[in-house]
Amino acid sequence: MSNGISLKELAAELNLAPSTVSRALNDSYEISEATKKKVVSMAEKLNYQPNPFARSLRENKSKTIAVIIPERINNFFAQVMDGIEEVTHEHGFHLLVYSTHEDVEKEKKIVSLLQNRRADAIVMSVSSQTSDVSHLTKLYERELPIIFFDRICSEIPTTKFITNDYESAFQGTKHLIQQGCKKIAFLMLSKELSITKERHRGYLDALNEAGLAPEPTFSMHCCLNEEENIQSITQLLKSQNRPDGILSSVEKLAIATYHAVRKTDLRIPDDLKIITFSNMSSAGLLSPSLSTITQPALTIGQECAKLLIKKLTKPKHTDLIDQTIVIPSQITIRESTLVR
Amino acid sequence: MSNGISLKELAAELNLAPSTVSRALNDSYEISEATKKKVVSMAEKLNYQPNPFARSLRENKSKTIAVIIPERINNFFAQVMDGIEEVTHEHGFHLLVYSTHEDVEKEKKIVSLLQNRRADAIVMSVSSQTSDVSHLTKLYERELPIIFFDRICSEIPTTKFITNDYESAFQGTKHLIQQGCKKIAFLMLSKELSITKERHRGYLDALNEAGLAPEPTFSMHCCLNEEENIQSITQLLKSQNRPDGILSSVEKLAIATYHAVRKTDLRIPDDLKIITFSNMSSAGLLSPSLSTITQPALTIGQECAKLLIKKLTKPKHTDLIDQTIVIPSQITIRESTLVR
DNA sequence: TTGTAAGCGTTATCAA
DNA sequence: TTGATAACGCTTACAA
Repeated sequence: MSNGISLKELAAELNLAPSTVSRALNDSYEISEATKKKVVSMAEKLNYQPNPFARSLRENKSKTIAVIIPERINNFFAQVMDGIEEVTHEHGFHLLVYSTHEDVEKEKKIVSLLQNRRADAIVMSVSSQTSDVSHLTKLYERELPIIFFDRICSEIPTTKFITNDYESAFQGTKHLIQQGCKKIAFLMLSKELSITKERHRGYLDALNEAGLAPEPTFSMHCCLNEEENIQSITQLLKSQNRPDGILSSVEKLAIATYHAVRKTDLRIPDDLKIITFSNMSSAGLLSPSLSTITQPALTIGQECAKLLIKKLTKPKHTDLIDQTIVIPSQITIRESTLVR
Repeated sequence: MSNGISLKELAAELNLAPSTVSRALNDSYEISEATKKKVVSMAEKLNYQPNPFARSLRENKSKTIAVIIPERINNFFAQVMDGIEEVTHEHGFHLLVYSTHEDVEKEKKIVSLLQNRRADAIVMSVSSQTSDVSHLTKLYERELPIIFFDRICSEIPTTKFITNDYESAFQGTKHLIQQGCKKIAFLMLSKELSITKERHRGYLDALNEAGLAPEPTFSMHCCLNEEENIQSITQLLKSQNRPDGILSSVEKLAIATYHAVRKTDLRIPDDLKIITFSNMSSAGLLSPSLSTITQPALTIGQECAKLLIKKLTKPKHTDLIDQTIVIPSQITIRESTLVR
């Protein structure tokens, strides 16, 4: 009883062949309306639930999509997940979720776990430690549909969803310049990350356009340890030639900066202006409120899912061609970049 | 090629019977070391990956756990998930994740989807709309292991992990009283929620202990719409007989209060003090910084997972007896409840 | 120590 | 329109 009833048992109850019952439940044109009705009502009465594994085994697909993200405690990724879930659930898909915690080794392990087609497809954003991508290439060679979002992997020819990283960073930097900043620093997680590269490019180009010389030490690599980051940012802020503006390429480094500022005599925005890529909902409640570049997280998730569904539903029709789809971010100016 | 090699094919390659290969790969005592080595190395060479569905079908278990949470964009649930993932991954389990978005109908649908044993067990925190729990009872009757955390379902006799809701609310309220508050309001999501009931009890008892009469209109039910909540809290704050202290039973209502306060002439903590249950990492950076009751989210997740693993590994040994495990929260006092 | 065969619960092919 | 049978890929009695 604990395990429910099987198709065979249901068939026995109805004095029908299992194949007939199967077809009836799958609404096959071959079955008479009368039997269909009988079957369906008996199935409901006995609360018949098809065994998903038998079906997966037979049909060679699992109705499951795997999502790999670098971290869960991050509004951006949470919103993307919501978007993916919204669309995939409509189509009866389930979501296996994995977090790498920004650790390549964990990422490799997860990816290797997925080689057995437990999931029909993968949606992922790579860890900040990921530079060698052979584990991802292997998936692609196995013809496991995979698409990337945000932190993409350029070596793999598949669809990618990103925001306008270059443009947003350019605009963000330009905004700092317009607010009077002369010495602008760029905070980044890892130089390997696709988003780092693009955002850094935008930052550099905006400086150039304004005739500001990019100071090498102002392009600052941070690590995964928040305390260390606060330390090094504090040091940067206390240095002789300190920046008067910061473009942070990820939210957590802006937060670290807020903490760092409290270890100095500086005030935001008077002595230091800051704008960051972030989907934090409480950005407007911080002290001071934080200017942000907000990514279209929900849309990114929805679009990833839509594309995947299309691919999985009409296998030969749509290919996951090597195309990068850009959905623009939105800049919200708040106190942290005000002139006063 | 796209689908990998099967056990049968691997066996053929080795001139062995499939059963022998199966046993060798599962490190059975019956197989000689020599063949084991041969098999394992060939399996590696050909990158053999066992089909998880065949295995699940045969063994009647999926190595998968379903987690149902009310929302993803919430540090508490994200941290719980991290805890669950950490422990379950160690034991080779996969995680199916579902968000109800606080919607009972969605919760029912998800739960019904899980009746077919796609997952070996369920960990969940019920939606704030959940009052009728027949959909959950059905799961229990199907003998699908289920455990609850945070927002529990008292009707179902199984293990539950919660924090010391009553005690924390009591202490939080007492703290407000000690800081001079005389008219303390309590903000809650839904009165059906287990956490609401306990926290409200703690709040009331603390008032009583201090000889403060609980004002009925100060026990305020909020809804799921942030704008509406901001409106009604604003109204409360602008009323003749407004509260001078607030205990918020969930984070989002504290955030709504911060927004509401900005629509009034009041200042926190001078005119209104507030403390909330919250796992927000940036509570200390808000303006003013927010006093919080922080739940042991990671630990709750880990403990849920440990118990489940034990249950799934030694089925007859440990039972999911009706026991509620309490892990205490931690109160952090910040500016929002200061006297100045 | 290894091999043979049955069976898990479906669906698809072929036959009736 | 329905039924018998095989097959998906694996594990496990039972046999050798």
